[in-house]
Amino acid sequence: MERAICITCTNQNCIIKKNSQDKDVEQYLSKKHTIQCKKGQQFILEGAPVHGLYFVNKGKVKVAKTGFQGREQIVRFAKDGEIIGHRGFGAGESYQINAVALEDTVLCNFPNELMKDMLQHAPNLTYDFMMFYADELNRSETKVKKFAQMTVREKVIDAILYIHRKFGQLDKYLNIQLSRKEIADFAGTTDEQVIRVISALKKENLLRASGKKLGIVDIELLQKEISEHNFFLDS
Amino acid sequence: MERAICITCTNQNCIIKKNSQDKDVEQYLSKKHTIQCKKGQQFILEGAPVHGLYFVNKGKVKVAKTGFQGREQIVRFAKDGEIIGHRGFGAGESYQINAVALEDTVLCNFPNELMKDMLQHAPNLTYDFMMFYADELNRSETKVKKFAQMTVREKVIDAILYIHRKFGQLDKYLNIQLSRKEIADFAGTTDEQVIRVISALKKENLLRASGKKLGIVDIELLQKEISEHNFFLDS
DNA sequence: TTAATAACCTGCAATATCGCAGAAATAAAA
DNA sequence: TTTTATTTCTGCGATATTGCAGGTTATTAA
Repeated sequence: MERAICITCTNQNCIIKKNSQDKDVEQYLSKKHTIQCKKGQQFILEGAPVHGLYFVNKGKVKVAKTGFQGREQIVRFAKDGEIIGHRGFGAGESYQINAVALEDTVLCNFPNELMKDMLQHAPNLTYDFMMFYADELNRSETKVKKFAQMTVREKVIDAILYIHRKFGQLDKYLNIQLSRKEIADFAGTTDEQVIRVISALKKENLLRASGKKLGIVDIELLQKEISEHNFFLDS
Repeated sequence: MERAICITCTNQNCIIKKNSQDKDVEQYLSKKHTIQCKKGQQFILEGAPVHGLYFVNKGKVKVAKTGFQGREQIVRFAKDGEIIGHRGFGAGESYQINAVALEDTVLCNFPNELMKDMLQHAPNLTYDFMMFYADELNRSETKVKKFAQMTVREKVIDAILYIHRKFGQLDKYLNIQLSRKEIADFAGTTDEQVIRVISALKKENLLRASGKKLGIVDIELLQKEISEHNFFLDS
């Protein structure tokens, strides 16, 4: 089992990596844990006591909240360099989210106490975290607005565009395989509705689909359709 | 026009007040501005360049995002001691929210540069801000889930319970006057729907209403009705 | 390759939500 | 107090969304 090392890591968007030259941060980096995660494995349980913050070293993850009657709301997806586990520090709290690997994934885990020590001694790191949370808050509040005001079709288009921005396209198809159910859990509707919208978009030549694979054909037209909801920010 | 002074301020929940003994913070406090705001006045314009962070010294405020066809999504309400203006620092950004005083309100404004200076020199303050944003993010993500999964009736009840938690009740009525439209803009539905739900709740003896005034009669029953959606956190 | 499983698709009926329009009640202004 | 304006309320039809059920296709395991 290989260890992920921050100094040689290539995730330039990672907050830890960005601060890894900082002497106040450097000394702690050897104390983090590396975790290998198989596809489908849940590594954060909702309601369990926090055991720190996770970073995706390599892989893809969905972060969700479980609602009424087991219904899932996917809150975000995460890829290389991104943070998972809001409030994964501080004292005596429990996770408000669950997290599942969407493919074989390598995680960096910074336990509670380690996070606390780092944040106390590295103000620049704390500042970066603060900015990260402020940004995410902005996105989340925009998403609240979208959920209140968008139609199902618009929400599905918005979700697909988000997935495209996050994971990109490889060989004409989105660089991640999600079920219609997962898209529905992210878009805030049902799998049947997602299926209907995707079918329609295929007929309109805006999407292509072959089995589970999904690709965007005409991104401008898709963007245009939801542009009224999207003045400044994506979520 | 009176100036609000942090040292003598009684808002114990205010992040600035909490850190006002800190020598790294103290020196900056005299540089903040005090702003008087009439009821109904909009003091943050969506899309305008940021001119810092606001704190409610005394009063009540609604924070919203404007969506498609001018439809409003109220994101939060704020009272004495609370922060308004996410990302009201950093460089070259614009506000993603608008803010309106719900009654005559006194605001403390910490301009951009002042915020930047304070945060750079007071790590404890930055830490408190980080925690605030992390908490708010949690709340906002819970709200996304609720919007995706709750019925209109549940969303209205949830909104009224939030308003009750935030502003309390005075003499059997909520200590704030909101129109049905404003409740709708917060709950994520229309004013007609809010009116219908409130009418029903009156008949069921869960609420009382006299004109615009609204009061909770049976909080336990209301809480029970949405309890499945509310495992750990309010939003 | 074949069998078994899971995911996807579609029609349809039930339900929920919305928005108009007009009446009633309340609040604000003269 | 009277008038005016705003807000609240209600019925109703239009529309959007949902969830079931049954069939099809694709993926996975044997």
